[in-house]
Amino acid sequence: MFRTRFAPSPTGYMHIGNLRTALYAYLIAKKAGGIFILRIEDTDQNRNVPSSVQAIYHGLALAGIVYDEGPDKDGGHGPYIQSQRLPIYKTYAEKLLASGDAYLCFCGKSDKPAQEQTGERVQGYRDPCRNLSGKEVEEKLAERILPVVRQRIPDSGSSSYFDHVYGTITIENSQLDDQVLLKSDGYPTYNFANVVDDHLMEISHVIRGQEYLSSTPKYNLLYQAFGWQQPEYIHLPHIIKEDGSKLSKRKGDPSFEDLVGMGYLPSAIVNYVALLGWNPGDDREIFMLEDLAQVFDMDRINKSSAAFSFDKLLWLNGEHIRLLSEEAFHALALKYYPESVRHIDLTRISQLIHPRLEKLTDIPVMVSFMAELPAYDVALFENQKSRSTLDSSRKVLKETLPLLESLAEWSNETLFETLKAYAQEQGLKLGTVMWPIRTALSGLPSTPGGATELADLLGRQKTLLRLHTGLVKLQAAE
RNA sequence: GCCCCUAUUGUCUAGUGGUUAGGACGCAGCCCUUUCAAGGCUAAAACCAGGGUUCGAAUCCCUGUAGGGGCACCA
Repeated sequence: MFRTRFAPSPTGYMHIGNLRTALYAYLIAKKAGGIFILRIEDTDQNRNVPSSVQAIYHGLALAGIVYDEGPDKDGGHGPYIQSQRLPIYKTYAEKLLASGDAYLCFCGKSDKPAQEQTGERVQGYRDPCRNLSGKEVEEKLAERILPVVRQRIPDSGSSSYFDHVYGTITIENSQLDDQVLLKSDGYPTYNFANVVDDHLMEISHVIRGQEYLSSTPKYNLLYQAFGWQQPEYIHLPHIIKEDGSKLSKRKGDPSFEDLVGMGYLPSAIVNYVALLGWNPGDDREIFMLEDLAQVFDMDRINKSSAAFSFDKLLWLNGEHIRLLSEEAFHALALKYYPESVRHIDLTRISQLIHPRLEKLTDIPVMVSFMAELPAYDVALFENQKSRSTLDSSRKVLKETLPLLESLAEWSNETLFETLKAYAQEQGLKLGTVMWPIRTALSGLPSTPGGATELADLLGRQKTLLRLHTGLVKLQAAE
């Protein structure tokens, strides 16, 4: 049985890397018909941001990632919040103490090797307390010094493990520190809580960032000390920016929720992020979450870090928008329409912008001309491709105006037929007729929809008025 | 400083000894077209460097270079 978990610490918001880790963990479980678990790692009392647990719930919900077990979904392996599991860690720490795989350390924080002072890093740290006699320990305890529990790393030898992404990793034990397992405040460190919980929650595959690659042997030593079976490992490469630097909230890089606020569809973001470091092995690029759960393969995850490209996300977002049904799109678009445009047929506007929209937040700019004609230059009536000149435009506007004024039925079809007939009769290119009309109606070089679609949408009165305005402008330029 | 990892077009990537090095985004051009999108077609664009191994290396090995990560009573 596959059991994976997403184990964020509630320190802020759901950034892109977090989203992908959660997504991959979810996909690996779901592909195998397994269980996906949410566990909150809040063992650092200084860094906890209470509201960010909500951000995690919200982010997962937004992405469509549903966990099978979690703080509010007991699957018999709870509690799923580490701060509620303190007695458990204590029990297991005592086992290690008893077996000699851990020891009590009474050093104050300032007794540590002077890393800060010298700027030199010390690896393979061996604390003097590891050799304290039973009697010495008793004495320290009697002095009421609060100890920490440290892991006893073997002095020699090396540890290897297999990672699904990076292959076999080998680290010399001498490179590993005698890590603190239990802090003096009674809270476990990540190193310890993670191992204990992963075992107790029967996690089969550990999916996490690549920063744990070289500390994983320490965790494996812990598994061995307990006589537990090690999980399989999937370490993920980092997501970076196109300039090679890392994503950071402080530098203004958006979180998952920020991106949604910027007009990107959650499904598109999920799709994009899935492709950052993984590919299906064929040319498919458009995936919904359900599709990913079918085809995802952890052995196809890449080793090197991937740069986040807004260009590609934008394209993918357009693809996802176009995948939406007319109704679904309209429902989403609704809240982006500015007040000024709400008297117009919004359903019809949605139909026009749907195939041309790249992100939802572009809607206001795209439609605002419908409410109010922007100021534009006569030069806009000149267009080489449609063979439009100031003269031709003036003629077209002047001659089609009465035609449209007397049109019996005002619809896209009748408008189009009328103008097409006019073009044929005059021996003009259709574009030469449509260009000045579209221009006069919008005052823009490009619009969602052509001349007759806009005329239909704006209605007879507004159309004739704008056409008039255009004609006046052209006559003034004569 | 020590250790670990990575390296194919601007970006995401395919590729596991023999390919005209494939696809996608972006970029440029053309077609389609009632403007713009979408769609179709075309173009430019890459194997970090140097040594090996081999009849033959993007692919295997070594060295270098560059980038990233780890070495906390943070996760």
